Amino acid sequence: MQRVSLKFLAKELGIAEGTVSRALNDYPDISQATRERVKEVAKKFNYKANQNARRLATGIAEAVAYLMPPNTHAISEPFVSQLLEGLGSSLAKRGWDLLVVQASSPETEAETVEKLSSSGKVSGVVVSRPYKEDRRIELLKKYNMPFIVHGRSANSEDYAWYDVDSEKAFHDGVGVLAELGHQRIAFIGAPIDYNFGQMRLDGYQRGLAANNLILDEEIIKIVDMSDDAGAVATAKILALPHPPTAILCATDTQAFGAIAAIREQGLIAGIEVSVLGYDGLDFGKHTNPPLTTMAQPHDYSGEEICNMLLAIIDGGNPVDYQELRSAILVRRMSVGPVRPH
Amino acid sequence: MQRVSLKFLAKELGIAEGTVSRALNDYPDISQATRERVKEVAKKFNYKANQNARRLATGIAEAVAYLMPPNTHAISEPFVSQLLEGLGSSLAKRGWDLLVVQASSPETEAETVEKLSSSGKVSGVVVSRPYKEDRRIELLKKYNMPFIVHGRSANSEDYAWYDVDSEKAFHDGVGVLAELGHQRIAFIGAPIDYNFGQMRLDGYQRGLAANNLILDEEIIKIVDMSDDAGAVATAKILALPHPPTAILCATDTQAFGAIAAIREQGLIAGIEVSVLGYDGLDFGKHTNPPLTTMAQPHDYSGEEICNMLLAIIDGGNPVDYQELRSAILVRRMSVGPVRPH
DNA sequence: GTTGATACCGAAAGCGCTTTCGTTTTAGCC
DNA sequence: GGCTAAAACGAAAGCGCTTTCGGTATCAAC
Repeated sequence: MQRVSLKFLAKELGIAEGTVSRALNDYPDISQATRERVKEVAKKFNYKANQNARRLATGIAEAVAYLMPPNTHAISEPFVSQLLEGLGSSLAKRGWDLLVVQASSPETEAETVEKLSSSGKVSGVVVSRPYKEDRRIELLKKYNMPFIVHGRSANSEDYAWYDVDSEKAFHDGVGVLAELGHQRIAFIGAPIDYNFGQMRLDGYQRGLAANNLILDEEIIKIVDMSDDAGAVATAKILALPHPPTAILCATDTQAFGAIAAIREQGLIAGIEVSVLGYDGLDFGKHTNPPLTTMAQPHDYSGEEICNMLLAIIDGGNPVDYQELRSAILVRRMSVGPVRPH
Repeated sequence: MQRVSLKFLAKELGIAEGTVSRALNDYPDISQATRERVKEVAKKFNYKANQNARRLATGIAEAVAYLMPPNTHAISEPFVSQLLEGLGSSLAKRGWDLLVVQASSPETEAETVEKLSSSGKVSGVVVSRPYKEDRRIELLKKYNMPFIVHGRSANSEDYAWYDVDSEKAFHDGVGVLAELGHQRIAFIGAPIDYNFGQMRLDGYQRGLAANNLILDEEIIKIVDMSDDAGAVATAKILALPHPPTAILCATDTQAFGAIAAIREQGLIAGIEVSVLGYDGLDFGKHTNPPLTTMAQPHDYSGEEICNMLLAIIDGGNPVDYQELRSAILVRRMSVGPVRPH
């Protein structure tokens, strides 16, 4: 593949390799004349530096890795796509590469991170959807590899992260529901080994307390983040002798399932029982009824996260790069006032 | 970052660098004894070979690039996520890397491909969603870089590709509708500079002919692949003096919009006017009514595509790797028999 | 015409690995 | 024990680039 090398150009130009390199890289000690001559010939022969050689020589990777969320089929989640797009375009501006890395299994996760850190392949990594105690984060710290977390683990003081305050969102979400008269609000949550799962649950519970509502374990279901899981949980909840009038879901996808399950009971979401989701998926517009949700502002999160990471790679102090955004309520049709009996 | 090197290990073991390298890479001319000794020490010091040096020395990149579809926000399309996941996991098995590359703009697209081909960063690339005439494909051929296309361009005889026969799907789709009595079937298509856009249109037209239906340009709308575009097109079509009884959409996302537009007219998709989508998005379950669609069998397409590419990189003849799959009809509620007047 | 800067460039050392080539050991056999 | 062949390893070159260091050439100033 690799045809024209520095050596080739040097021979072609009748000057030394090093000179060509410096000319191409805009070193100050090269005359304007030769600089132009070199660049011209380089373009003529379509010269592209061999990245591997360059990286080896400079010792900098000019690439960052995106560590896919644990568990399979995670990448098919909408937020991953958006994030990747942002990362990619930000990186491209700098001419850096984006590596997408999958820890094939939880066991090989540590191995994966270690290899990433020690093999010189990347100069930074972004990890998504951390656990409460996240091994990957510990390793990254240990290896002194610049990184930023999309989300937060339980202890997040000493590293960089970008997160949406879902605890607050769920706290407020309960408030929104309570204001509409709902007293008995169920919660369909995500696994709490994910820190966001825990935080959303916490937010829900604090929200209940703040509104003087009673907490009933029976209407709290911690399940997978799939529509089917949401539907199953909802069906169970509705079958209770004293069902809730509203359901708060940790993810929109679960909420899709909830809405479906409600309809299957012959009820209508937003009328008999309200459903409030979280994520802000566009597709929520098309459910029946359209899903009211708390939207993450992740239009440019990819770019932001990337820029934060680059700043850290450039020597910034990680703790200076912690950003907490707020979710915003998107009112559609699945939430309504409680029906008077 | 990089601490323990081959040299370090060699010194530690009291043997030559080359020997360590060969022991680690399971060369046959190393005794069982030293091989084990070396590996043990390597593990002890947590040695990971510097990939850049390795790649430079071997000349093989051990990485493939995924060229994002042109146009922004493309990555947020569902199929990209699935594909990436498959690619990633297949690659991981071989210990290779996955690069995600964005051609920032159409202008820089060529540049991007050239750089990819000449910089030694990757040993193969997969390109998605080709245009009818696709510059990227031409360049890849020119540079002799192994590649596989997810989809096909207009001329696809001489390279590797994996595609779903959407022409046939749309041909058959018309048949499905016709069998239900629909005589006037609209088409909401995707831009025809994408080859798939053209093929779906062709399939639709051939389908009309095969069922002795008349082709009316008025009910053919070529628009963006968004729900909004689908909705707008549908509204226009329904406002026609002689509206169709069924609408065939090039993508599910457009179909989502179509369903919404129909509902806004006070009509019900599947009753007054049928909507048939294409893609097989899971979300289609949750629309109102649930979307009938022709599903692409892309559960394992990522893995398959990856394996095909790897085979080509290993010396296989590209033309031996052309795979055409069939879409399968997923019957939900948005398609029904034509209503008798 | 010498001196001293200054600007430009060549030479060469390395980055950390792989791989060829050749040398030393060991084993095998009469 | 001496020979040959095979086994095991060391030495060194080289992958293509960057970058330091030192050496000319150029120029101004006296």
